[in-house]
This record gives sequence, C-alpha cells and structure tokens, in this order.
Amino acid sequence: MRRPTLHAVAARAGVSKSSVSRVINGEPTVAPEIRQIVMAAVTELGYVPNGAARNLVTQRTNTIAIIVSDPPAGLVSDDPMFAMVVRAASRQLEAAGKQVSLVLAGSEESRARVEQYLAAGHVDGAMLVSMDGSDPLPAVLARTGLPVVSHGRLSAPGLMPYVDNDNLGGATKAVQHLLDQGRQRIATISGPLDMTAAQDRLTAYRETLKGTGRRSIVALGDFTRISGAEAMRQLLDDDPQLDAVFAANDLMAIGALRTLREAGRRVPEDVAVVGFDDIEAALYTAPPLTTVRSPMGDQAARTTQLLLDLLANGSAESVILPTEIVVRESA
Amino acid sequence: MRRPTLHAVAARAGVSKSSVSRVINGEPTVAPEIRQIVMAAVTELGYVPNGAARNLVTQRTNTIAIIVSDPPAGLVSDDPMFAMVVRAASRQLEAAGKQVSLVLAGSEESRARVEQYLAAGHVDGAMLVSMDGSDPLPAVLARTGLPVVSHGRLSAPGLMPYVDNDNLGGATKAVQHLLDQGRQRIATISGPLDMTAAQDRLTAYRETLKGTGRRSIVALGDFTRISGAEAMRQLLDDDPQLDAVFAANDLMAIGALRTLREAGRRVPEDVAVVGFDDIEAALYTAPPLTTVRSPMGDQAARTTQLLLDLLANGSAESVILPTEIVVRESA
DNA sequence: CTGAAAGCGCTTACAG
DNA sequence: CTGAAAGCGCTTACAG
Repeated sequence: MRRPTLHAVAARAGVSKSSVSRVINGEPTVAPEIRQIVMAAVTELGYVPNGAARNLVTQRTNTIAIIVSDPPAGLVSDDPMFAMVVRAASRQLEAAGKQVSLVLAGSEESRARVEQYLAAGHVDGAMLVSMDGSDPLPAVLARTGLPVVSHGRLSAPGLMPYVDNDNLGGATKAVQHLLDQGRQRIATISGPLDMTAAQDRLTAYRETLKGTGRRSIVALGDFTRISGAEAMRQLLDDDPQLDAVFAANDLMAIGALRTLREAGRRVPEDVAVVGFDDIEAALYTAPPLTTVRSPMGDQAARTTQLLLDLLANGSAESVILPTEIVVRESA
Repeated sequence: MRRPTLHAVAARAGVSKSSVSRVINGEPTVAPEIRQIVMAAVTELGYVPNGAARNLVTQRTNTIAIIVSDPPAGLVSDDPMFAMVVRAASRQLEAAGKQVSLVLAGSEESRARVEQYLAAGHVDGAMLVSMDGSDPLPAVLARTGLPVVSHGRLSAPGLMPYVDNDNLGGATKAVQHLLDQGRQRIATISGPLDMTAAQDRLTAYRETLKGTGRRSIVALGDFTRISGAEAMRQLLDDDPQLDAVFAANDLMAIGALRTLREAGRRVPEDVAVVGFDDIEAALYTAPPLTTVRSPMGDQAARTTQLLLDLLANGSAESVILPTEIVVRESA
C-alpha cells in the first residue's frame, strides 16, 4: 500500500491537481467549497505531500544544515556548548518550520562529503559551529554561494557573518578581577590556538597583565577537562608560587580544580580560579566557579537566534555579544 | 549561473543522459572510454547530482532521522548523554554515507510536525532517543511502517527494537556495593518515573534492599543536577541519619554531592554516593564518583552502532548491554 | 477562481 | 554496452 499522491486526492475530490495543490499550500484564491471538499479528501486518504517532489520543483528544501567540527574519531567530546548550541538552533529552526540537517565535519573525506552534500542542494543554508582556524571548510562553503553563517568568529575574515562572545572583553574582566584581588602570580590555561576564541582570550590575558609588573605564565590546553588538569600540573611545576589561574573555558577550569585539590592547594585561599562560559557545571564545582558569561538570558538561544536571523536576512553584519563576570567562590 | 544538470553533462560529453547517469552511479556496464569522457565533463562542469531529483525517482533519501525528546521550551538540558549519542550516531551514519536529520520532539505541535515529516518521505528510517513513557510518538512512528529503533527501552512493549543498558543489573550492583560496605540507611534519588531507565533503577534499588531489613528512602528527581541537589536536601530532612545514596544518574549525583558538601557531610565517610552512567564529569567531582557503566569501551558508540545495525537489518531483536560498577572514592 | 500542460532533474526498464 | 522514453510527485505560469 503506497502512500496517496496529489493525483489520488484530486481524483477523490473530483477537482484538478492544481486546485489540490493550492489548497495544500494555503493559497487564498480558492473557493471555500473547493477547499472543503479537498480537505475532506486529504484527511480521508491521509495525504501528506511528498517532500522530494516538492523540493525538486520549488528548488528549496526548507532545511538548514548545522555543521559541527568533530574531533578525530575515537575522541568523543562532551563539551556542553555543543549540545546547547545544536539544541537551541534546532528548536528555533523547527519553530520556524524548517528541518535541520546535522553534519559532522571531521576528517578529510567527511569534508569532501559535506561539500558535495551542500552542492547537491540538500539545504537552503548552513550554520557553522566553532570551526578551528585551520579548517578549509568555511572558505569552501562561502564559495558555494549558499547562505552561511558562523557561530564564533573565523580566522579568515570576511568569509561570512558571525555571532560571537566578546572574548577579549570577557577575558579582560576575568584577569582584572584577579588583579583586583591583589593576586600576584596569575597564570592562564589557554585553549587550542587554532581557534579564535582561544586566541582572543589569551591575548586579553597578556594585554591585561602588561604594565602591572607581572609576567605571563601560560600553559596550553584544548578546552577539555583532562587538558585543563594536565596544564594545571604543568603550571604548578613551572611556578609553584602562583596564586591565580584564568582558564580559557569552564571545562579546563574544572580539570584545574581537580589538580589543585590533588596538590593540596586550597581554592581560593591559595589559588584563585576563574573560568569562561558559565556552563551549568560551574555551579556544582567545589568551590563554585567564578566565570565569564554572555549576559543576555539564555546565552545559546540568544546567539543562535541572531545567527538564524542573519541567515534569513542575508545580512552581512556580524555581532559581538557583551560578557560579564559571574563571581562565585573560586575567585 | 545555475548549477549544471545531468543534461548539460551529457551534452558536453556527447553521450546520452542514461550513460551519464550510469557513470555517476558507478554501474559496471559502461565502456571505459565513455566513463572517461563523462568523468571529464563532470569535473569540467563541476557537476553534482541534484539530491531532490534523485530522491524523487529512487524513493529513497539516504537520510536517517535522529529524534530526540526535547524538554519544554525554556528548560535547556545539557545532559551529556544527549551529545554523546547524537554525536556517535551521526559519525557512524556519515561513515555509512548517510545524512542525518536531527529532529527535536518536544511540544504537541512539534510532534505533529514530526509525524508529517516522516510521512512526507524525508527519511528512510528513524532512531528515537530516550523517549519518556507518556510520549505517544513511538506508537505513531511504529504505525508509519518506516523502520524505527529506540535508544532505550520504551514503556509500550513490542513497538520497535531497542538497545539499552541493563538498568536492573547495574542498579543492583550499585546498591549491593553500598550494602557490602555495611551501609545501614541507603537512600535513592530516582529519575522521572515516566522513563523506563528510571523505573528499572528504582525497582532494582527496592528489590536489592528487600530482605536486608532496611527500608526504602526515596526522593524524586528528573535526571538534572539541580533536581539531584534538591532531592538530596529532602532526603536529609527525611532521614538525617542516612549514610548512603544511590542516585539514578551521575548528573543527580553531582547535585547531591553539592548538597552534602553544603550540609557539612563528608563523602564517603558520612555518606557514600553512587551514580549511574559514568559520564566524563564523574572523574572530576570531589571526591571522584563511584558509578555504573556499560563496559564495552566507548559506550555511546557501541550502543548507537548496534541500533543502526538493527535499523539496517530490519531486525526485531532488542539488545541489553551488561553493566559494571566503577569504584572510585565517593563510595 | 479553475484546469491542462509543462517542467523540476534525475533513474530505469525496454529495445536495440 | 547505449539511448529514447516514460515517469517519480509535485508547482506554476498560462489560458480561460
């Protein structure tokens, strides 16, 4: 038993396919009685328009791709920012009657597949999520002519509009907060430097320290908890006297807290810790984490909504969201 | 400049559309020289087959829907299990050359949309992720005739095959571990009881306590950290003497740990805590969390692979994955 | 306001 | 092995 077609509905209702199509698509130029009889036939047969046929003729798909850079196979990140962004964007897209195609762009070959996929006309537009700077995908996608936007500023400027946190401002506030407390040896755990967010947060750290007579103490992480724990160990080796750490995201701050605990350092008495992002987990660390966040209510939803607006408008105006420090107990 | 079509490639290569189609689809019955000349035309024109046209004629879409039950708007969960599952499944699907359509099924109207969406033939199959028992969606989807599988056992039996942890066994091990330590007053924080995972874990808790002379002490949570924190507060009120808690997932255990810390109870000396899932964060609590996990390497990937195999095979055999307890410091 | 016709861009029997 | 033709299920000018 195959699904009924437009044709079957027309036959059942005794009208032309054109009329059925008009009713289905809610066009106003249809006589009420025709609409009635068509609707009756539609429900009677359980008719649902075939998506592929519709896409083919309208040259639109009503679907937007969310393209997430995926870490190499094996490694499975549970960064909550990923879930928040995908979830918020999906919700908004569906509210707008659009479908979402989730595409992971990790390996080389998957990247080629993404390109083909977009070229095949499967989607009307795409939103990139936190691509790293070395990824060639943004440039490729920008060249397809499809509307694209980026969640997070890209290394290569001008490729597409983006929405991002004020990473410079936020990191500055974090370090300034540590300075205001009179901390003397302030270290930082940086994110991976091929990501602009990590670059900006590190830059702000350095700039803010400049002129205070303090030297930079830097360890490199990759935005995961474990990397934060390891970086903290290294920092402790490098400078056992350090009395503050600014971690470039909360996950690494959580890792750093564990290392400090294992090393017998009290937080914040011996070492103050500040993170970045204000993820949910920051409320549950011991002690609760002082961190930086974008202040407009639900951060992820706000950001993704702006992004989707950019996508819809075809606007080229990027936006930077302000940040604020959230002082809890760790610093 | 619109994208080139099959027709254009055929014209360029001086062959029929049939031949071009055959080459594109890798059919063996094509003369080598024809293949050559067609491939040349394809690359020259940058031809990529139109997806909608292909879907229409083949009646297949090569895309699988991942349907996630979404909490009501406003509430944004950052449960890492969500991210892990979606990510693992996406990766495997893409490796198999399939596209993934992410659909959030939260509200009533979104549910209607999901139904329409599947009925419109947009996907070849669907994987449901942790539906709660009151959700009518599984029954509806099962009736569409589309291949569907469920990540997690459904309340209504027989609707579709599923893959799930051995929740009964895992929870039994957790509670038994507490008994083995000689804990006398063992409480539990249950998940939402419209989910089978929560039901099973609570059942196992009760059964394991039965006959040990201990009474059940139960508080209800909803698998979020905050609910775990609140449930723990209530348990402490109900029975200030309790010396152990089994939280039905790690997130709630994390919440419970915070409450215990605030109440000045030492873990595990005063109160032992065991969670369930073994999420990454369980390694970073203070103290590190004793919990239950599925033992086969990367849990999410293993589970989703089984699920996708079921989907591909059209098999009706559900599978239950064994669990083991991971003893760390909290109990 | 309604219907007949063309066409979206492919694949697939069917002849040859 | 190759090509002409039909057809997948819709939408959309175009007449009327």
